[in-house]
Amino acid sequence: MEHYIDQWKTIIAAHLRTIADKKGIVDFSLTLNDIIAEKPPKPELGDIGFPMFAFAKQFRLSPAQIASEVAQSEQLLKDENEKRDWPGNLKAVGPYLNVYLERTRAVTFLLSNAANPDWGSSAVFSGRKVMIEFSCPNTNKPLHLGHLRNNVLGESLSRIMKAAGAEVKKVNLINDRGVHICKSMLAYLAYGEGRTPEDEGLKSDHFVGKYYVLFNKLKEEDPQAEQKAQELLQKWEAGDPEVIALWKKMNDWAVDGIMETYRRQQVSFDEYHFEHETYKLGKKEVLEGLERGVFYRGEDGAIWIDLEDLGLGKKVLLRKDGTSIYITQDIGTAIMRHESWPFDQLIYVVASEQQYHFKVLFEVLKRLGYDWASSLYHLSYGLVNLPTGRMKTREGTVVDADDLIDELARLAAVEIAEKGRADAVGDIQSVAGQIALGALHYYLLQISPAKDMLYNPEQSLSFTGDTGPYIQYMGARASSILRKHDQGEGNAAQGIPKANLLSSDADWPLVRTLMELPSIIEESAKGKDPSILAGYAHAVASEFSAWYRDNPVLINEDPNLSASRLALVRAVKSVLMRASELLCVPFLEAM
RNA sequence: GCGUUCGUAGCUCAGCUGGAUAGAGCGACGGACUUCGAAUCCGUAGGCCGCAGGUUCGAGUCCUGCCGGACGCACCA
Repeated sequence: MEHYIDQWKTIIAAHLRTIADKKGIVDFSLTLNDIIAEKPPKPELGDIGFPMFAFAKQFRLSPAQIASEVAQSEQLLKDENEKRDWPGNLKAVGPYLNVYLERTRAVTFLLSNAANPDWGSSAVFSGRKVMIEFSCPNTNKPLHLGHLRNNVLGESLSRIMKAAGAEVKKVNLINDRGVHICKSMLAYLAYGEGRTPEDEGLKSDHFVGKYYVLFNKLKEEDPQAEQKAQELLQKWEAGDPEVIALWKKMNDWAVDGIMETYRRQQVSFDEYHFEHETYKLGKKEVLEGLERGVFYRGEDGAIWIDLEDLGLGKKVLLRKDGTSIYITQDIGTAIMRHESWPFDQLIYVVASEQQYHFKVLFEVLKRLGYDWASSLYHLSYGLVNLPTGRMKTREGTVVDADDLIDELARLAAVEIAEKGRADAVGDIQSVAGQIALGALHYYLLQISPAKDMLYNPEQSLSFTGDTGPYIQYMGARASSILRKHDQGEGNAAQGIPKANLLSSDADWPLVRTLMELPSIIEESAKGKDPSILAGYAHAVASEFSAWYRDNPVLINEDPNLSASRLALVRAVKSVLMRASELLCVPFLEAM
């Protein structure tokens, strides 16, 4: 079914064309995009508002005149309403044309569709293959708060794109080689004495991270440490069996631990790429580009690209000794990915500090002649800071991902106990864990990706306001009402839902908000911005909360009223479940 | 210095391609539990939208300059 806003845009457009004809304007062209639809500031003003300013000049009429003329001719076509999916009345209010939707039709539509668990999905991206790269951890230390933002952004965006019809492939490039991991190895050789994570009772990635930190100590004791790390890297690249064995052991520890964190965070990947397998890719491409004159060899022997014309300066693509650097690898990886799975779009979820890198990368691929280079997209997100300042490894102000989730879960468990909900929720540990994830994920997604954000531990732990737990709570309340009905409470079972019983001014704001789910999902997908959906989820929860306070659901004099309201609660639950799922906020039947 | 980006209520943030009286949440203050779970709800206070120009019928939104913050400007990743 056509979206209600689009349908009314079409109607308005037809009327505007009629006016243009009457005025004898020959070169009048109009697309639906030229018509702006907005939500009137007050509900009394209608459900959709169309400002007419834009057409005033061409028609040589005041916006108000245009509005009233359209409204009048719409009156003459009243019988058309019967044929429309979204009937309604058009009214001129000053320079605005406002639509009042026929409420019973809208309610009927909502009730018959919202129960479908797939409702809200759209087809805007259907048939499109979208690859999304995110997380991409280093294997020398555990994940921290910044990774959590990256992970949840990538996971949520993947789910949203899928809901918008795309075929999605989630990929993760594990940075498992390089001098950083050699430092952990070196420190382990110096202080590890062959111990294992089990010996020290540490999660395996934390164990590796501990030695990475210990490298700082090693540097103080051994001024040659940095150089030794480089030597170790060279041995690794030469395939020294002992070095490889150690690398593999430590790498497995790190990766195993990181995977464990993914499971806890409930994010997953369809494909893993490992840097030790990909780091040599791209060299051939760069050399071919050199032959074709896309790149040039500098006096220093390295291969360069000149991007001065774009204001991006000059950039090395391959070292003079022929070895790859970061960007060489990314060139090769992108090509390899497109060959194995010809995507229509590849989205890199990577922090904003790498904007320059991706500009260069995309330009290089374009100049190499890959037409799909224009479909590469860097979803740049801002850094996560703390109220106390920036996270710094050296200052020990990094918030560890596992520790944070533990702490949130612990506090949620305390809260459950204090509220006396222990018996009602059953498995406290499990529910507390879900609340922790809801709190964390919602907090991270609520803010537009591009912005740097402040992670306020105190506020993220707050269970009131614009938070994940609030949304979970409203979902649990809706579930609770439905559960009570299933257990035989109330008289809804004796009635049948009637759309006209849900069309009052008290119901309408909630109904209208619920109807917006499909367009919100579409908007989030197009903008690659889960925060739009997060704001919507909060609006639904908040409107539901106000509505059920004033409107008893289970028992009413008229059983039909109970049945109708119960159906609306079902729609609320369905919409909250869908939004929660897309936001990686676990839905809870009880909390 | 150059580039990118941000600057909206005490705090954290919304405000879509310019459009109707700039909105939430937190915090503050005042109310609401014999009634589907008060982790809730209702109300009040709080803003020269960084500053100054410009474009427009109309600017928080676009352009220019300035001020302030963040990030980048490696043969690191």
